[in-house]
Amino acid sequence: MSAYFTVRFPLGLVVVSYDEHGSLSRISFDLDFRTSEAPSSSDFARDLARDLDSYLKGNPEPLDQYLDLSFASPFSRSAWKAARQIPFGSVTTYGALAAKLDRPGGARAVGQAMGSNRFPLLIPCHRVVAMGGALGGFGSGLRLKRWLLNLEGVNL
DNA sequence: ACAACTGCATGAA
DNA sequence: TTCATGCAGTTGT
Repeated sequence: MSAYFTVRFPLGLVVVSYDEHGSLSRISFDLDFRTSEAPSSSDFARDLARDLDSYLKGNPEPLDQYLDLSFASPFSRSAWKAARQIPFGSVTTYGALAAKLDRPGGARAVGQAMGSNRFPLLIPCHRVVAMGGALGGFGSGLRLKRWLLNLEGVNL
């Protein structure tokens, strides 16, 4: 039986879902208020809310626990793992990430993996941009991607 | 078949 | 020369 809670942020709502094992199954920036109900008071939920709040105030996010990535393929997991090594305040490109995974030419595959990331911020796919200064894509909206990068002091 | 990519070709300003 | 499109080549789902 899964559950979720919502957290209010400057941009709107962040919806956090998790399963019965206490593993996060999804985080989304959700502007749809229909889902706002049934808050949970588990410890990690409070920790997550606090850390997300800290992040949005300009501090690097510390979270790396609770994530349940079992739903994804090995390639996607390794891509996310590589993405998590991108430090706060810097960016890399889809192609560079692919190269790091010994998959030159797999930039598009990396893009697909980033696109299926369920944990924005915790897996900072917003730090992966296109080659040549373009933003690339972002499931929650390019406006938000730019906003997050700007928050980290990155300007394109 | 599709995708949150890239690199080269081509053409307009 | 510098930018904007277009298209083919590639990899994983």
